[in-house]
Amino acid sequence: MKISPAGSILGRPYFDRPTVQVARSLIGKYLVRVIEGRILAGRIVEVEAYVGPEDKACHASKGRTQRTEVMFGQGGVAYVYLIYGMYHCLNVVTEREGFPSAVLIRAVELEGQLIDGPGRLCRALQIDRSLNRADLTAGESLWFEDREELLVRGAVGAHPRVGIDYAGAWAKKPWRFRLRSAAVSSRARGTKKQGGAG
DNA sequence: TATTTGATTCTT
DNA sequence: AGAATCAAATAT
Repeated sequence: MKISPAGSILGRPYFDRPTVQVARSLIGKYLVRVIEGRILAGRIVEVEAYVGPEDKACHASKGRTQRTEVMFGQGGVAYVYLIYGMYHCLNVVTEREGFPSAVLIRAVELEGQLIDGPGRLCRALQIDRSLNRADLTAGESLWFEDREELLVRGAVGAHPRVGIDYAGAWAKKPWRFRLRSAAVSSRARGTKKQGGAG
């Protein structure tokens, strides 16, 4: 069955930009997953940027290995890995080929519920390593959509990243972006049925 | 081959 | 504060 997106699918050029910029702009976009012909769309509310070989928190800072290989590739590709033996984390690769970087998707609003945490997110959307290296710009079973929701000014907060204390000075970089709750206009939320873009 | 670690989450 | 649980990285 043919599935048509409710917004425009983010393409390769979107991800072929500075990682922090991509991360910040992904807030308010939608992560769309197809499971057995049905669609689940989660509104992205928290992400983290992992930026290149110098960033000690970035897996790829240790060099090109079998696991990190995908981060060195072109943007718009999924990097999914198993963490702590139990949970999967979903990232989308950014920037040009040869520059290892990605954005970790940490939280979404899914059917009115906050799915908070990369592990829970992947569990809710049935994302595992079978999606590693998948092209997220092709509109197949997982992609990002722009539904032209407007965020109010100052809606996106920047904070230090989580769980990377080992990264020294890099742990302090404000590369986690999170939507401040209630910082979205009622129009953007669609609660007034005014039709998105305004 | 053996040991350690980790972009987490849940329980105690 | 600790367990669950394992692939990948590092040490040997």
